[in-house]
Amino acid sequence: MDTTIEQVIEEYFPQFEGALKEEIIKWGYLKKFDPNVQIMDVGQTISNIPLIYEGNVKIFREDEDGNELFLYYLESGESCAISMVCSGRERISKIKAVAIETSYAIMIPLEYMDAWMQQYKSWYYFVLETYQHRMDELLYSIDNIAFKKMDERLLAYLRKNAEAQNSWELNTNHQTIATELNSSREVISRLLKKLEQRGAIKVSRNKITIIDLFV
Amino acid sequence: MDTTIEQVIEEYFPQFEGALKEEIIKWGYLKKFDPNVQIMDVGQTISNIPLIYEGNVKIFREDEDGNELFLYYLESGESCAISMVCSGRERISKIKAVAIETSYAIMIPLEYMDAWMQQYKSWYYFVLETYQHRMDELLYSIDNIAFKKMDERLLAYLRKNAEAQNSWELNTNHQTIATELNSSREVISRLLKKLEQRGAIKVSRNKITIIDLFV
DNA sequence: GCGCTTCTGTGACAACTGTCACGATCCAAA
DNA sequence: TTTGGATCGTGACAGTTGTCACAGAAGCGC
Repeated sequence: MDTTIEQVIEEYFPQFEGALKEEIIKWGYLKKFDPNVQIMDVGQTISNIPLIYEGNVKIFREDEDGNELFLYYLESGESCAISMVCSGRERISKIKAVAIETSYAIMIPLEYMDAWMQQYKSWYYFVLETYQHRMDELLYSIDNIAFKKMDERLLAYLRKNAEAQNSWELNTNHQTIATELNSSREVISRLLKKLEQRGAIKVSRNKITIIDLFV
Repeated sequence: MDTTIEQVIEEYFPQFEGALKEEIIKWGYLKKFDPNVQIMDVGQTISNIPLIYEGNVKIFREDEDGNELFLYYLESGESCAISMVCSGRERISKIKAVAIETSYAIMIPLEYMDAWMQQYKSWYYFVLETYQHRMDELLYSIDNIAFKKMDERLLAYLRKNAEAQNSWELNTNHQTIATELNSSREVISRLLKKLEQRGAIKVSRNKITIIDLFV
């Protein structure tokens, strides 16, 4: 990684006003996350907010028993409102974040978040938009788990992942999908088989190829 | 309702700074909601943000097919972050809000929200705290519907409602609970019966009396 | 190729939930 | 008191999902 923080801000966050850019350059730093590295864990104390500028990060909710639920992707130019919210009083993360490909972020120390909100309109807008976007995603997740059956949830999952990875080939296995949907491998295998019979996807070992999800 | 908006702000929002109070007095107005009145509906355009200062308001998520899901209560001194978030771009509500008892709110025209955020620190803190609180509630809801079975969800529901109404007697019927948990009356009836046999509650017509939810 | 691990397929079964049908009970209005 | 609507109880059944057991298939290192 030989890019500088200045370049990154210029390229990925051009909307930030000049003085804010300087502050970020002053206090922030770049960080690289290798694939499958856990960026943040439930219960972990947060001291830096990551602004993802390259790569792909998956956000999960997890309960005490280790059950897991995929919530949404963070993509380039996004940040995680939940981690910001967590920041408020107790700086405890309520979510788990995992890089699914090599990802890069600007790390911003928590203590500046607050002051910048008041000082820089562009930061204020960025944070509020992030909140809005994330709240929407949460509501969408709630719709899925509350109102949909597993087959529809699986479809939505495949769609989301294909979009985020920008590819019709998903390199994953049934167990992973099952975990992320808080289901079981056998159920997912059965449903995938049904989808294949309908001609929506093609299932191979460690790979699912999407043909047409609207069949 | 013979209280003035000045009195309401003084009593329920004392944390607001003087200039902000004056702005609210200038642009806001008081509104009364009778029990069971729908304050806000999915898809409805929002032009005012309600700050509830008395009463009790239930927030629901609803899908296209009319399926419903209870999310959380808004209580005195609270506002609804989701409606604020909705306000952002498209001013379309993504939730349904219903007064379950006579409730009173200060209505704030949307157009001032933004400016006040920058101008008044106390408003900024209020809004951010609201966001945080709501995000937490959403995550809690997700935990319940994703990881818990109906019996545990029912318990959580009873607990939440007892707390919000500050009473061990819930005046409701099985159908209502079923709808709000997106289940069916028969299922709820069966589970309530089980809880009664365990000695956790007492079930009567249109009334559930909580004895000990931790039995 | 051989052996090992990982991944997938499948049948049997149980638990939970949703649906239908019907009857019983309660309450209020006529 | 009678009637009708709302509420609740319950048994039967089906669909979905979760669990267990085990077999087969694919990939990988030796």
